[in-house]
Amino acid sequence: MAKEQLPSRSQDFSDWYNRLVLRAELADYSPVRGCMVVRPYGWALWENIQSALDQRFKATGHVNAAFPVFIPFSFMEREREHVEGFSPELAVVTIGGGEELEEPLVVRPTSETIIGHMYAKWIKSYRDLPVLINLWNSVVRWEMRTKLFLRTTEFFWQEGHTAHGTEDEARAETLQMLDVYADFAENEAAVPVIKGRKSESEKFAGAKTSYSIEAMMGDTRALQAGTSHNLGQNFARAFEIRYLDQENELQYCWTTSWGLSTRFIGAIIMVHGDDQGLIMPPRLAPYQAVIVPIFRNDDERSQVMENIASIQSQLSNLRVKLDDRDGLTPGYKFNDWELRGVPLRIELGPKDVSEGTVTLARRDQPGKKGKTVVKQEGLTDVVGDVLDDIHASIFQRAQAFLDENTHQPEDYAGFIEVVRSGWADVWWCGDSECEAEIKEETKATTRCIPLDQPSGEGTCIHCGQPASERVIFARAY
RNA sequence: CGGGGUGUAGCGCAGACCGGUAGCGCACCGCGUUUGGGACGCGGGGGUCGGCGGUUCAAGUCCGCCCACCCCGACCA
Repeated sequence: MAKEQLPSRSQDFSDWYNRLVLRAELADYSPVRGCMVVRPYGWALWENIQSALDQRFKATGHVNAAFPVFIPFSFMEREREHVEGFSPELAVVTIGGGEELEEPLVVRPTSETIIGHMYAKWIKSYRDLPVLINLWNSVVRWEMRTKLFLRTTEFFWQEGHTAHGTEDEARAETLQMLDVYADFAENEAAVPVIKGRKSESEKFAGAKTSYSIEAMMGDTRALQAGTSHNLGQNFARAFEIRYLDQENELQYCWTTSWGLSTRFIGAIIMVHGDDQGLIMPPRLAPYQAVIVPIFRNDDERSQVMENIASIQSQLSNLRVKLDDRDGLTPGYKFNDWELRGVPLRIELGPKDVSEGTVTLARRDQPGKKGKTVVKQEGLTDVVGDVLDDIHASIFQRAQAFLDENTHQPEDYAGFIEVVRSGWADVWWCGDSECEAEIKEETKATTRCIPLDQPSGEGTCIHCGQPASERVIFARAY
């Protein structure tokens, strides 16, 4: 059986990514341009992401609901910036049941408008507030250039939509959900992120202020991994979302929205993956451990399989896969599961049966380096500890990579050099034209203005004007 | 939409310049031997050569048009 090598990450990162997604059976291309099929292994990962996020949403008082895919075209036009931002990428339905529609229907690119319409209907009094609804759905944006998980015509996500009685409460909600995303990214996906505010030109179409968590991929490019928007009263005014306060005065609501998509799967792949394939973060991995049986004959087979049954019952609190496929050598299975990124492999052969051991192999330490032989007794605790350790170790590795590749250049010449292969953390004036010039000259854009700011002031890295904030510039996906 | 590339078995490719029985590796099916880091032998099955049209006795191959996908740019979670 020949080795089918992936292209190496350093040699061709993009090719490595595309082939890995296909080979690991996370997703496949669909017959429609720019659309993807999420295969069971990819969807299992998404389900674990959903569950980790959903628990956090519920814990912060949100409830789930479902809104329709179709939105009256005119709704999109109610908020000026929103329509300007989204009109180039709308899919529009003009025929239904063979008849030309009186009003075209937009396939939702996001649900702020229809949410606005419904909230206006539901909210009458301060007693109705806050409204804290989340949607798990898919949306369609007609992208010019697509890439599996990172940017597809249709993608799956959640969108939270909340309405509040005060500006402070809406701001607090926006920041709270940003924290939820950061907590999820770091503690579930082992992906270190920078929390920050978006620049004027990078903010969501229709938002007052947008925030994001930004992650560094293995090629040092940045990926916006989740966003939270303070919509101010923009949508409340456009859709007349109003309530009577305690003084019987009519007030506009303050609304927010926040989303995290299947794009995050792309982040997991590009942050943790190596030349052998995926490395799934243990808390989200579809399979946290895979058991590979080893035997030479039927006799050994039955002994090994019997032993495995007791191992499985010891590990019943974990997501464990038994690879009992016939006709494949253990070596083949080792490589196969490494490609698919299963964090921990448990090998069990005749030697282990007679000695009451199993052989553990950590995915974050490829090859024989990551192997240890441990007693079957007490395996539950050992496996739990190893999985925690893998989480910590891949997080630290990613954090170190982020730190090593984030630089503080002193002048623009240094800046140009830095953003070729990393992030620049610099003083910036905040001016959109200055930002556009930097993008034109270096392909780097503002990723975010970190919430965590040093004290003091400086001068803009590009135009030299006074600057009060430091900003992350990077080439982005 | 501009620039580049690719379409031949499920996947990866050769064949094309020079027209003449459609091939190779992997995967798949059967039998046997194997199995602690991508096993081996033998025997099989599988193709409107992206589509349409043209040239020719004859087209995967030459000519024209079209389509799809990928990569690089402009737009974006």
